[in-house]
Amino acid sequence: MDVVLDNTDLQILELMQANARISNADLARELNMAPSAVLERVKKLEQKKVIQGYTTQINPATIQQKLLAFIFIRSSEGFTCSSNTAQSLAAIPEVQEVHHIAGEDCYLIKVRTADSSSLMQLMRTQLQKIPNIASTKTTIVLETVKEQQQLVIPKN
Amino acid sequence: MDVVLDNTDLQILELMQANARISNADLARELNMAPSAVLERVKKLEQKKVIQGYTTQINPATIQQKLLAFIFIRSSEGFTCSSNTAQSLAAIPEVQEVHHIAGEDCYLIKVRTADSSSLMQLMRTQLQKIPNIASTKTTIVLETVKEQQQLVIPKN
DNA sequence: CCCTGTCACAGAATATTATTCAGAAATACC
DNA sequence: GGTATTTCTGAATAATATTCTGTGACAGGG
Repeated sequence: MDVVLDNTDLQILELMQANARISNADLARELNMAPSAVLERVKKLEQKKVIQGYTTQINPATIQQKLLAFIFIRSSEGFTCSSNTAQSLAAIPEVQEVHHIAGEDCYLIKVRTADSSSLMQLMRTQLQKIPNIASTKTTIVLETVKEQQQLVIPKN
Repeated sequence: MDVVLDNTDLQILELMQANARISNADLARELNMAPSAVLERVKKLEQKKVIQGYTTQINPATIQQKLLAFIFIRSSEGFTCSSNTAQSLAAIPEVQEVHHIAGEDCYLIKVRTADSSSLMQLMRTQLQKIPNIASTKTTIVLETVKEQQQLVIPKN
């Protein structure tokens, strides 16, 4: 069940990670291959779930999402973290990431809202409703220096 | 200098965020517009930097990146955080995100490596080399429940 | 050694798309 | 009202995606 990727696959991933909208023809030119062969590989990478999707990176500020925060979540006294909790957190649109973490806290979540007041509102109206959780440390981001979903593609 | 987006722009962003490789023709069909008009809008969204890029989401595990960690960085005693520090952090490929945060710590970084030993190695060989910093709390992610660069598109 | 299945690829043919452009609406702005 | 600017449509063309057929490489039996 282990996926094996050769050098060509990795090159494809590298190029498509940098620009998901690269044409199949350009991809083929870069790799010195026929477009049909490249397309076949891309389709397989999608089937094998190596490629999980293609997204457009939007400047958050331009759509009125100027606040970014990380919040540590723990279960309230006497309760343990259930996967239900994780699902409830994940269901909130403003919650972009939910990570189950090691240590005393249960989850670290990444939240994006318009401003601090809407974050407060979200915490009151959405987070507090989830059973048996207590948010702990909330970290407000002042400025994001780097943010990319770009993985390091290993060289073969 | 403020970017204004109408309903059509927001629809385009929503569709392209969900699938960056949607064809311009499909986009036009969804919006009941001519392909040329849609293309014009997309080009403008790129120019205005509302759209920052298109990326392919790769399953990290399939390219041997099984460990995810968040590390809080602070400046060592008697030093303040400089933007040089941020740049040094951002220059490390395994460091996916660098956020300047409020509070006593300076930065929160997100790091992805193959395993815990390569994280340790990275901390020793890369992080320690950066002048005047001290890493504080390191949070290891056991399991990622949700992770999407999907912003909440406001409805008009 | 040959047979056979599998795989990745090239090349060609066709369907579909991207891109460009001219001109018509729509809009905003004196 | 007049004028500029923006946004759109529709058509033409260039480029691309997609499909299909066939070939060569390779592996494992028998």
